Amino acid sequence: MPCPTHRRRTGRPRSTEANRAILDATRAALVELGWGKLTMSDVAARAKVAKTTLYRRWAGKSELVVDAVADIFDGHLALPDRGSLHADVEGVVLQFAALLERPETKTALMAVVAESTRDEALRDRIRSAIVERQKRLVLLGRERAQARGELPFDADPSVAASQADLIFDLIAGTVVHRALVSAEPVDAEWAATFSTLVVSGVQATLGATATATTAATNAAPPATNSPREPAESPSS
Amino acid sequence: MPCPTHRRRTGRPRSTEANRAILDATRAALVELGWGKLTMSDVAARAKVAKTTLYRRWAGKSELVVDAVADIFDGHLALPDRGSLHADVEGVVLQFAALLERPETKTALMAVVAESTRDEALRDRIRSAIVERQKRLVLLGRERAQARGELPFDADPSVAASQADLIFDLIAGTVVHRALVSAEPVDAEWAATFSTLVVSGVQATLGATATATTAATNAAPPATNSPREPAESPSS
DNA sequence: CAGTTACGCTACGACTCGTATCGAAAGAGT
DNA sequence: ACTCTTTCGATACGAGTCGTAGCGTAACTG
Repeated sequence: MPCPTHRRRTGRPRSTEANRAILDATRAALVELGWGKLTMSDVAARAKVAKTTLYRRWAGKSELVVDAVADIFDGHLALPDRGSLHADVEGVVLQFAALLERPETKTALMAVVAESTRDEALRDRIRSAIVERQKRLVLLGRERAQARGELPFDADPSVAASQADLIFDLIAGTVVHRALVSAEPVDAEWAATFSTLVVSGVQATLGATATATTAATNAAPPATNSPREPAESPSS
Repeated sequence: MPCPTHRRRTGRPRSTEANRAILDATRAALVELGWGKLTMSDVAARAKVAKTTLYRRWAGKSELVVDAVADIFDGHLALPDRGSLHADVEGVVLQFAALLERPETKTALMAVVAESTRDEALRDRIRSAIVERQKRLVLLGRERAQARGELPFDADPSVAASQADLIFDLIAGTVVHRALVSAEPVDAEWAATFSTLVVSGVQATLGATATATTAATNAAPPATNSPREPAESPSS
């Protein structure tokens, strides 16, 4: 064993340039052809690589597309501090909606999820490459809201995790359904109404989960509000 | 023109028996093969009809599958009066989750939606065969909640329609995302928490639609909650 | 230098697609 | 009865895709 690390250190390294060309070609092909008519041969031709190279790096169309869209998510989702939980939610909703307007993501996202219902490895890849990565937005938004006093601090970390999961499913699921199933626009007005719903709903569930109804949080206009009163519940 | 109606009345009629056999075969094939490996030839063989017969009635795999799953939705979604808005939401959430546990719907629903992003005719078919049909549950639940006093009566019918759309996207989208993307169980506990969120959120948005961004709703423990108080607020 | 791995290219069998063709079958209208 | 119209089953077809195998070459390591 010449090397203690498990990374391969010998032989010709994989061309990172080809990697980028393939993912770019995949996104371009998604725009032009959509998921259904996208083929591995087509991507290989666009990226100017051999078809065998594709299969050496990705098991199939699904895995390739997951990686291709994951890049877009990383680059186009952020959570700047807009001063209030309501504004933060509104911002990320509009960002996510803009992402779903893109032809690449629109046609690819649902398709890979559909495939993942019968392919556990693919499901894990989606989770690690997209879902878990973007869940950071929820965690960050929660922390900020707690610092502002809009949400109580976490009594139980496991409860906090499940709440974050709920919020993520709530926002991502509703926006996706509105944009792709109902096929109606996610405009500023809808985002505002929905954000109000989210904030009120989340505050309500926070009080209900800790057996005691310690909610009673005040509405926070986007300005200086005094954080304080983290609502330490006596718990069990 | 021998007949005033536009229905064709001459010639051999299409076998309704074959129609049923085809849809049954489609559902069976979805269970065994999933969306990806399902082929028209396979369905034809299972239904014991010629492949040409399939293409005479459906344009392709997507249209066929939409009709096949639409039947399941009609037969397994109902809204019995459980006495409160919270309980009604909880019930439909669990019903919908059970539907998404079925292999047929799980693998087909996302796939056809993905295809519909590039096929407007298919999107309309999904809307009329599934979405619009199940939206009745939301409208019915709203009416009952209004009769109980849990929700205010509609001032503007157009606002009522958009609220119903929001609630539909909210519930269907979140449950789908939880079940298929996050791949976590929609159990009774999750349904209860989510229903609390929905009820509180909806009540909050009802007061807020009139330009004012007021919230200040009280936490509602999941049981007998006193209706009334649609949150009439003194604006800004 | 030798060793190892990635690459481009080609070819391959298996499969699916959607359509065309044809004769036979099943109802409607007279 | 008869004809007209439409559907049905069966088969065959060219086109396209799939994923893999083979082989010689290129690139990097020690």
